[in-house]
Amino acid sequence: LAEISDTQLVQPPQQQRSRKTMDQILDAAEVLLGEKNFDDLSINDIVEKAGCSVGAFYGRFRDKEALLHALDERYFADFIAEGEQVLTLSQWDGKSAEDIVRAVLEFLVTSYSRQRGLLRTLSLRARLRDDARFQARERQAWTLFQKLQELLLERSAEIPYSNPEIVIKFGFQTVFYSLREFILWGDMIGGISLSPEQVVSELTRIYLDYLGVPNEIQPPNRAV
Amino acid sequence: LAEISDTQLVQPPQQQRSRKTMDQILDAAEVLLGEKNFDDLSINDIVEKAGCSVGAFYGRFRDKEALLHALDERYFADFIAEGEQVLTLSQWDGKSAEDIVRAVLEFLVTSYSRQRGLLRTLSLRARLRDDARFQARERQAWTLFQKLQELLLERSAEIPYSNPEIVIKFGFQTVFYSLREFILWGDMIGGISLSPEQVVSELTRIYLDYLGVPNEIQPPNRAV
DNA sequence: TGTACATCAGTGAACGCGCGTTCACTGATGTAC
DNA sequence: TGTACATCAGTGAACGCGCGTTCACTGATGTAC
Repeated sequence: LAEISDTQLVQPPQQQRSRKTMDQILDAAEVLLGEKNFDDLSINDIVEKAGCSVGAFYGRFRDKEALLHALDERYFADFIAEGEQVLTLSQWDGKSAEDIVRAVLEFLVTSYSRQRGLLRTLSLRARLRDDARFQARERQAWTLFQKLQELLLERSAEIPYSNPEIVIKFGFQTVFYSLREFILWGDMIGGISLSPEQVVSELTRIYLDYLGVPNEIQPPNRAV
Repeated sequence: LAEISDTQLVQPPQQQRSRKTMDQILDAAEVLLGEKNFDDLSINDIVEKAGCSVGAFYGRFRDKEALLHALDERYFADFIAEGEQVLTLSQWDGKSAEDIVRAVLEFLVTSYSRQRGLLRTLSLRARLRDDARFQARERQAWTLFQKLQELLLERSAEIPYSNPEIVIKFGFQTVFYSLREFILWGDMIGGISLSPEQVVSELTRIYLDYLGVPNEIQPPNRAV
């Protein structure tokens, strides 16, 4: 399990029971964020669900904001670890660009769907406050993209443009942006609704078509 | 100039001077939203900039939220009007899908750039509160898309898929989502930075490639 | 094995701050005769 | 043209509510001798 950096905490847990309390607070908040915005969650809501007192909360976390940072760290550590596994360079030898892109998008959809509530809050937070740390963490996720870029560049013979790097980047960004919108906010903003698998398929095709890489992915016949 | 629906107001302005006060409040808030979030704006900030008192504010608007709704209405009325002009069906006779798509995306980029602050706030709002009206207004913008869809369907001979409607929809949504991210939040979330013109060009190409419509748009040689 | 002491952990009532909102009052505008 | 009255518009100090945070206190755990 991921460790939380000390700067967020009043004091790192010294005993098992306080470790347990802290985890219960983190878990409770994570669940509640599936239902409510962070701002609409009171400390009381959280500690009630966690089964401890307000004082216990402040025994662990400097303030309410620190809780969110802790959740952020916990999620991103897992995210990066899983992502690096998916993108381990060697395992993709001999595979096509299509395979790689699809795997990355599948990973993103899975990870974002699983922690939808938390990620909604975090992405709102990065936009609301100018807390550099949230933005930094969001940028950190882009380092993952570096590996994807490497893999695609190795296959740039398939890409009929003089500057493959720029289309690889812009294409990924476009696809990533809309993937995030589809998964995190797709239900609120109207428009077409496709299943997660269809979204992955279509975004893969969008990316490959844009890169100029031939593929045989067929669009769905109807929406869900 | 757009009228604000009465439901937001304590009373519609009866005299010129109150009309003026109201406009000054709206204008002041619009400017301030370019610098701050709505939540970080106090009524005092707004009335100070508008040059009136707190009481004058509440003489016009039911509450703080009503101000945002009024701004929303004012913006969207203009947006829809301009958008319908761009998409007037007749004027596109004989023009290619590429011309149409590019014009629509240019319009979106221009409109969103001009009111970046307000639109940031509105899109956050639609996600934060579950105020159905913001979401409804956001959906309303999709009606514009209906016209684009018509125009593209007329040209579906160019689209080599059995179900052109679904790719037209999904493609537009993807392109629109990422356009909005690029314009409203592009500076915060890292990644590549292209000029607005380049974004329009690339997104046009992404859309056309995805639709399977041949085009000769060339990617940029370098980012800005 | 027992005792004394330090530190950790947890409790929950009370505090306090910020900001949206109210309200008693003054002044401006319009209208009827 | 003047007067009386109703309504509109605007003022800004004071209020009040919600919720994050504090703090005085109790209990648990660990350690030294």
